[in-house]
Amino acid sequence: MKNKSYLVQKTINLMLDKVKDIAGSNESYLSSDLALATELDVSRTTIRTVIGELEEKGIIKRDSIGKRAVRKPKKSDYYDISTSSSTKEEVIQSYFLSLINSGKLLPGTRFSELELAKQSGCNTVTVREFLVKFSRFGLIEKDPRSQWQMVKFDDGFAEELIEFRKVLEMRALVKLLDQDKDAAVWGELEQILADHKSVKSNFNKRYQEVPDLDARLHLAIQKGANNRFINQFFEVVSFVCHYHYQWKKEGEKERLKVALNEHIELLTSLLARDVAASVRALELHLDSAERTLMACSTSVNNESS
Amino acid sequence: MKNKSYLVQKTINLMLDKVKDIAGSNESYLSSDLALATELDVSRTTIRTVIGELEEKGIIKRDSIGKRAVRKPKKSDYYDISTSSSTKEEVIQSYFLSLINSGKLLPGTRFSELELAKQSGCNTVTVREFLVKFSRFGLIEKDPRSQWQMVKFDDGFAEELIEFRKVLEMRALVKLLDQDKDAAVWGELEQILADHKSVKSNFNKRYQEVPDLDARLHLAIQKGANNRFINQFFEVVSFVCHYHYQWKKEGEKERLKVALNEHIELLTSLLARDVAASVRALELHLDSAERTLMACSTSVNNESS
DNA sequence: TTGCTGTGTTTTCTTGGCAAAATACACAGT
DNA sequence: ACTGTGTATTTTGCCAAGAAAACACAGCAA
Repeated sequence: MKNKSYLVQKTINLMLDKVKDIAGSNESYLSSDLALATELDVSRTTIRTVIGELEEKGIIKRDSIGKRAVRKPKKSDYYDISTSSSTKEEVIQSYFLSLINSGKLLPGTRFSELELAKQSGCNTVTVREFLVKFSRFGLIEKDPRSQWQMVKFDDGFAEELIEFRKVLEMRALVKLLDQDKDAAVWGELEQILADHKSVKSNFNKRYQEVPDLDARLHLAIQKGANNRFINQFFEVVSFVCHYHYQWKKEGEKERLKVALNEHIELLTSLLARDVAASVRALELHLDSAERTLMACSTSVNNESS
Repeated sequence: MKNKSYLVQKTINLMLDKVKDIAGSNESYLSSDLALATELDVSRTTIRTVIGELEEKGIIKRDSIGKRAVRKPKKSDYYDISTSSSTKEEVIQSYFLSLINSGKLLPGTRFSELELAKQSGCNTVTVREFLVKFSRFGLIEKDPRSQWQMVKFDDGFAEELIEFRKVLEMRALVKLLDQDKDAAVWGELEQILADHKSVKSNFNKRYQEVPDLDARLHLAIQKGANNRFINQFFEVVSFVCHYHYQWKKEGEKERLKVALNEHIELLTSLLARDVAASVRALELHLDSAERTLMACSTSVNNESS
């Protein structure tokens, strides 16, 4: 039995679900190839190989009328794709991100495509392609004919990054405050505020949740801008900040406490529709974010020298 | 005689220049391999193959002391690299940009990697890699297993793009105005203003130069921000605007006239250090840029439907 | 006509491999 | 110890080719 590709396996599973629904009923014919293709978001070619497979297994039969579901699929007919490799791009992506998150790639570190390829089980072309894509975050860079490296900090980095973020987020904030009273955001913000309070009431046990809250809050604000470009670059900025925060664990709890309170202040002002207070609160919050980032950067630079 | 690679040819030429300077003088030894490598920005391996070449040609001789320049290089020793292919990435890049600039790739157009590869003489892998890199401009996009396509306009596109640009450029403007009176920018801006006036005085013949002036002006402002992130995204935005301006040729001359005058207004306010007036002028200018962009977008969308 | 299927063609995706270049190592001379 | 050179190893840049999937077209049936 030949190995099926990931795409085919996944599609077979989806198709089996459909077969299960109709098999035995009085309307036991599947819809047309094209309809299935559109629905499952693959080409008709793929649908046909899938149908071919299921036909071999005796689950489906093509006749003059169409594709009839012969029997209900068994558990064993399904493919286990949880362990399966999925796309190569996903493989290398999750591998690379795990390296980043485990702190194996500090600023200034150099690494080779070949090494990543070997360790992740991908080809160098795949790896390269992924790295090029990833480089839009500005965390890695590469000169021709030489290796990649994690970008180094320098004095201006934190300052400039936060300035950039501030400019965009302020704009988003203003536009957010301009929205209708019954827009969906407000409900969301209230929920976020509630969650903040809940975490605060049990801070010592739940302070690890603050980064998540942070992400949710900033995402909500940013969506308020209703601008695809702002959103896009916001994504980049968030990622970069998160990457840099991960060193410098000491004092983290204290920092998170400060952030939590700043968030609550900001959320309260927002929900009160107080423009001036919101702007002030956001400014304060971003300023302390800058200090944190600065602290991280100096700590890493000292370490590596 | 084997073909030398582009890099080696280029490096040989640079090395010949160095040899020319020292040959015949009383200090006719070249510096160490490593020093040369660092200076010419290639690896020592490349330096050594270059030295090897020049040794064969009798220009350089290695002895126990080092690498001695034996004779001055002749014209014929140099390689002609102007026609040479350079890197494949440059090849595909210039080919692709030429397609864009000649208007063969309108929004919504789909195109295949294979086709580009054939026509540019590159491999599909190289093409793919370039396109991935290029996609950071947001002008092209691609779903897995399907072709690339130029992104389509929609209603919000122009509006959101200009809003984004405005936010960033306003920030840059403010920081620019905050700079020292004797900073280099001011001289540059004066030069730009002078060039504007010169073009204006002979507008009918020279109106084609306005886009260049536009680029120079906005670049100068943007550099004023002194922020790598702002600069980076500014680059993206400029490129995108430029791309979209190229359709809709009718009325162009009139639009350029308006732009020219807006530029002069802005430059004058800037040089007078009048913050309020500068902001107002920039706002006006960007608003008319938005109108232009809108006009372009609707014109293209109608065409393609 | 219109929609569906069978079939053939094109394109993307992935791999392995080779030449060129970068990098690491070892040793010699000062 | 340090710098520079010769040598070996690793890595990048590029390609050609095959498998998988998307796409295009012709014929058929209602």
